[in-house]
Amino acid sequence: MTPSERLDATFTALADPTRRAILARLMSGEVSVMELAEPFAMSQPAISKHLKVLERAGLISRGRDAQRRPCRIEGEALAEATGWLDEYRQVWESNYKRLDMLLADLQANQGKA
Amino acid sequence: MTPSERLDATFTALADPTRRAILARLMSGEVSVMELAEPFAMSQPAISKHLKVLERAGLISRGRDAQRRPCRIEGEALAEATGWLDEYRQVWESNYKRLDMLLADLQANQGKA
DNA sequence: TTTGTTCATAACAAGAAGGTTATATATCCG
DNA sequence: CGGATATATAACCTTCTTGTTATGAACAAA
Repeated sequence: MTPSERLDATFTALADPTRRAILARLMSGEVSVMELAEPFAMSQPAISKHLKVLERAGLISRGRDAQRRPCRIEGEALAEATGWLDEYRQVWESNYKRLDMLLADLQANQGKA
Repeated sequence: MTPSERLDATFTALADPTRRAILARLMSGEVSVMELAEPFAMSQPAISKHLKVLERAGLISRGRDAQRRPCRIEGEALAEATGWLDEYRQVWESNYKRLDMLLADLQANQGKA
């Protein structure tokens, strides 16, 4: 997977409220599929599909415990997406500050030349 | 729009490489639709649709210059998404560190009790 | 071995996404 | 006014997404 494809997969995975809720749930530790499905008004296969999307993005990984396939959060993909966003936010903010200074400057020198 | 819907819209917008490329292009300042469309092997209406998705997510806004509708990046939505991700990353990292310490501890006391 | 549990997979339907071409709208310019 | 340019919108097609139900596979427990 190229870096661009990884970002596609990660942002796609994060773009769904059910999947974000699943991640939220996993913040407190490993959870089985049945336990994950329980709070949602949705069938177990639907949850399995969401898990597949999250797994494909590298946002979760799965273990094995008898019949159970416990899910846990994986930080790598999260860090990658954060990194991408941060880069943009930084440039944007510095542009913003530069514009701000420019405006302040214009205002300070108002009518002076 | 609820906060969840805003995140949906933002992450959905970021999940497409064309739209990310558009954002990249806008980092250097305002650009018209035609100029944005030029590097892509894609029709102008297709670009207009992408812009609509970005605008709906609050990631860009549009001005008016004669017939042109120049686009510019808007930092707010970017900051919101970054905030969400950061929160998760922090918790995950602290969990990770805790686990790390636990493992180190186990190893240090190996066989001692 | 039989039964129950957990999870995955297959097959399907409805709707959304992302592209196309054709056309409408708005603005500039001669 | 009439033509060129920039953009938006409409109608359409194809593919992906997201849900469903039914069923299969792996393992536990009796």
